[in-house]
Amino acid sequence: MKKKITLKQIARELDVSISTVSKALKDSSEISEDTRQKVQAFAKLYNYRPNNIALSLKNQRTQTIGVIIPEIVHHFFSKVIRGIELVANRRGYNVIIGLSNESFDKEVINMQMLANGSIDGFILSIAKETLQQQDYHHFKETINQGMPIVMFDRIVNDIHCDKVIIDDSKGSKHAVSKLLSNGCQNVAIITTKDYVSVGKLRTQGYLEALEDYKMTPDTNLILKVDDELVSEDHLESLEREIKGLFQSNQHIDGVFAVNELYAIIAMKVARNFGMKIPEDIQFIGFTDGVLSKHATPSLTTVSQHGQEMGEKAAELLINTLEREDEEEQYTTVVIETELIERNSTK
Amino acid sequence: MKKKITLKQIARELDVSISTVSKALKDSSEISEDTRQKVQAFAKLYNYRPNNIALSLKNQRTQTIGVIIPEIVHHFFSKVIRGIELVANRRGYNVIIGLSNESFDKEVINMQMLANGSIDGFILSIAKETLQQQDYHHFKETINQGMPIVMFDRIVNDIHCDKVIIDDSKGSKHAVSKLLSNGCQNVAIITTKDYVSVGKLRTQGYLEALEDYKMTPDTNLILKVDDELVSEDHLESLEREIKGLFQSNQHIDGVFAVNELYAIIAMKVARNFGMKIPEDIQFIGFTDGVLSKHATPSLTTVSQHGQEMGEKAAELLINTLEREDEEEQYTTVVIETELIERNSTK
DNA sequence: ATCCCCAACTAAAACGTTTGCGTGTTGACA
DNA sequence: TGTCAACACGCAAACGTTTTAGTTGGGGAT
Repeated sequence: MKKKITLKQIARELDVSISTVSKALKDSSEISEDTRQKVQAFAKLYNYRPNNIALSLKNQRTQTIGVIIPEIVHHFFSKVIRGIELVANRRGYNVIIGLSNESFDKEVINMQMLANGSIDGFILSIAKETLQQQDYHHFKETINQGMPIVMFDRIVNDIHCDKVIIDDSKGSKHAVSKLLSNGCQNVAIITTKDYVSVGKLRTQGYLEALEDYKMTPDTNLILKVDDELVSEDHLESLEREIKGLFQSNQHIDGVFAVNELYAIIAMKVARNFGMKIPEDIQFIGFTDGVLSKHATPSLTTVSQHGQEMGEKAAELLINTLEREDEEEQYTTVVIETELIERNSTK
Repeated sequence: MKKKITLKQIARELDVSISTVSKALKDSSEISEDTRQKVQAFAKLYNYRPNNIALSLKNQRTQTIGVIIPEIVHHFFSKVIRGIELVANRRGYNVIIGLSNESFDKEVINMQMLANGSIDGFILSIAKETLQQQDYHHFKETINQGMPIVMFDRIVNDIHCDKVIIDDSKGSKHAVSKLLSNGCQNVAIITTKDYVSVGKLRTQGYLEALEDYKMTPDTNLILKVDDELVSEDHLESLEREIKGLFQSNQHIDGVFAVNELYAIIAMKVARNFGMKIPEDIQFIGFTDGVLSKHATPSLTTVSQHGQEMGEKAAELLINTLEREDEEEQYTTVVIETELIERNSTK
């Protein structure tokens, strides 16, 4: 077992100084051709690679991006990570991940863990608990210390930083309009409580679409699911709530759900009520995941282009990190959504 | 914007030496009560946190684990990561991820990027291309340099390191036995080419189960799908292959698939042929993902307990990292599989 | 008054790099 | 032979921390 070799060891072995070795490896003109060759040959032989940590300390930058997401077992977030990783690697950065698990405390702890020199900047999506408590001091402090942040998807407006989002209301307006133009007369929405910004915005898009079609919203058709229910253990109660929606509104002929799972469960409930999809009732979900694609019938959905969001977020962050001038110019990038039509709509 | 404060700055500000500050913060008895209080108060005020990079350099350990996986948009792998992250965080480690994207080159590059001091050890699952080329020099070199590796799921036997696997053959034997005991007479298997170790082992379990039931395997019932087909773009050809299987073997009444997707697609094909599930034909998949749970009918499946694998892998690695004595004792942990019965079987 | 001890602190090295500057040797030229 | 530039290399500082080995100064014991 041979440990990694260092400049010092090469220097001692070849009987030159450390600086000579360093310069020789960088093809500095200060060093004679002879020495250069000798050093480079030796370094190659022993497979020398500069120690990253030492470089980080010296350069005061780690070439590493910290990513904090609420959950990783999730199609959307893993797609975003893939996008981040893709761009980061291409530009010579590593990606270090932290999971907040939707918890405020874990989000704070994770950020502290990483903010002490381990990374150059953050890409993150805010935990639900944080959104609920509306306590954003950790973001502000981090930014104040000169560490840039890029937020994606779940953002909050009064933090000054780069953001990558989709136009949630536009996307859902589009989806609901589709249902309406397909002839639906009573479109229900299954959404989250309002403090989840995306849930709120998507509900808004739903209302706008109705307005466009001169229809008055019926509050009975708006189901705001308690987010606790999204976690895997609460599937039954989610199903129960949706069942309730259908029972008290027998005339529903279209459903727009703010995520994949809600849509899938709703389809299942409808089927159990003996309704035919898409003949009797049509469905559209949000987020293009595996479920939508492989469900029966396959689910028409609004794709968020998660990977593209990740790529864009990484680009924004790295650009900020590598910008010479210090001017703080924050941009918000809006990624276009796309309606992917499948078999749950006519 | 106030940059992070350092020991040096505190020392200058309070007019003491750097060492005094360092010791005061660590409650060293060498420092007088007075000075200690003063320093600690000041440090708290300015929110001092030791610079991680400097610590890493000094301690020669980064408290960071490198994880290399073939793909992150994948239920199993993200579950494993969740498990790794859970244990790592609990024990004070960070997790840095690299995606090989099933490519040999990316695997090598990613490992090199991280092996230069950025991390203390690896947890990885081997890329398909690497398995195909059977070139494992990068693993051997890494281990040789004193950096421990823990492999999970996709492993290779002649590398000496800790491993976390499931008993693939036992798990699939169990599944196939279930089909047989449920009365299936002609059970097909949809698997991968043999160089993917798990595909091979699962096929083996299939054969063992048949043997137990004194049935002779029919090579026509063994479909070895080309792995290229797993990627999303090749779904049609995957479907075509499976369709072929059904057409040339009309009597199939049970299907065991080595992953979720194969099983779901196969169910779809069967349905299109007008077969009733589970009355006419029964299905069991491998890997308990979202698809299995929410498919119609829901899919009986062999759960791999991905999160548990991740947890175990992290524990093994950290134990190795923190072990004082240098004895190299490699263990292979086998995680028990579990047959989760749902509606695709009787 | 001398010695020694101890409390309280500082200096310096080490981790592995990079880099500006200093220095010694060589050869050319006057 | 003396001067000077060019060449080739080494020194040392810096990044932020911890830790070992000092170094003070004052007080108590002899």
